[in-house]
Amino acid sequence: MNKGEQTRNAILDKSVELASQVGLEGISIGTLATGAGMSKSGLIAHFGSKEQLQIATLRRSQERFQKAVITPALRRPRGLPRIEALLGNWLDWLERGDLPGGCVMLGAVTEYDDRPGLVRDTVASGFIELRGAIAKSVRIAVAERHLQADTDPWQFAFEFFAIVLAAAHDWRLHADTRVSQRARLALERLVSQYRAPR
Amino acid sequence: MNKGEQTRNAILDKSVELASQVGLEGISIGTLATGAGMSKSGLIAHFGSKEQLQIATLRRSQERFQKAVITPALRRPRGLPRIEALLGNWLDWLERGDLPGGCVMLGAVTEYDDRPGLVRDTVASGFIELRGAIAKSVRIAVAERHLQADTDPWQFAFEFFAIVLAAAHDWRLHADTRVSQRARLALERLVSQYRAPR
DNA sequence: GATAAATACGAACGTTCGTTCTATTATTAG
DNA sequence: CTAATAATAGAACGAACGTTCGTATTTATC
Repeated sequence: MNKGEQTRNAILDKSVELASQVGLEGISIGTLATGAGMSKSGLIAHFGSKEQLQIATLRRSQERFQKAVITPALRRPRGLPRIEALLGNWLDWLERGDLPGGCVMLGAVTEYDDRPGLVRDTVASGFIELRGAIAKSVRIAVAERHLQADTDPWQFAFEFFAIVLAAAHDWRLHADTRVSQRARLALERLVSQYRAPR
Repeated sequence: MNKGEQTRNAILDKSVELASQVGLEGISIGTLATGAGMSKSGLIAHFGSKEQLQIATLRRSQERFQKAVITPALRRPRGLPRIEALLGNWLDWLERGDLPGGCVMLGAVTEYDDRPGLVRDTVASGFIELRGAIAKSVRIAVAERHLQADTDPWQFAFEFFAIVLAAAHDWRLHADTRVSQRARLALERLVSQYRAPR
């Protein structure tokens, strides 16, 4: 690996951490440079502009999420076990708190939902992809005859995502330890409604 | 009403609108002053500091929400009708889009969940109060024998809030017109699980 | 080890930020 | 109408912002 690539990676790790705390827009090149132990100009040279740095930060945090939540779930058996693992990984990732300020992408939604541009597009397409992945795992559960044939994958994915959003909200704001339990119970209820009869 | 009170109100209206778009932290006194047609110093004199302005803005947006969503729902019959009205008003408020940049309080959560201080405290207590109001309406629905006696009000409130969060997310990010329908369906099924037998 | 290329630095740019000060104007109360 | 008070303006502050530029230093290639 190039020296440049190495420092670029180190910068992005710091950047994801910082963005988690102060938001994508709240990132300041000066603060980030100090944290990375280098000069402002030396840092920004790796990205060209702040917007490009923001997008790179966004992608990096997406990769982290993928690796921590999605990929391990895909190694579980098709159908309900996979869906339950998805929630479990997600909750673990939430409560583990790798990022001190919460999910970068969720923060970016409220920051950029009304600001057209590259950043918003990256955020939106990321969440569309995510929702698609959930819906797909639902379709698989239907194919495996774990869920009823008339289950609407998008409705299920909507409600699944709702559970995660609420869990994240409560965890971040109230540090409520019952959040995980509540979320699991909610999924159980959601599944029970669509579960295929034996 | 005093002259001072008048302008203070006018400022806060502009401030809520601005905070909706750029976040509570993103508010700049200069921009707000220009929008209100006055000077920076003249504006900030009404609040003392930016933090106080932020808190006042937060309170004002809470009042708006209360008036648009909670209060009208409380005029509906006790029990399920009231709960359904709560969601209906909430969705209407969402899709009506009085605020150009989405809910100020939801934005403040991701901004301040990891920054201790007056602003965070105001946000957190606001959401605790809100959750309590939902749980109370669930307890009433139980008392009215619309829901089963063993219904957990907090679990129900968690799931209810989850639906609204997901609806807000999808509406802001994807402007998906099926959001409202999805949310209503989700509540319908949430209710069906706890509904008391006749 | 020499040389070309990549990488980093430091200084400076023009803006904008929140806040403070004093002076001036507008409002209210007697 | 007058006197006291409240409200606003304007200028200035030090700090931080993202970006640019020329130069120095480190890394990679032969």
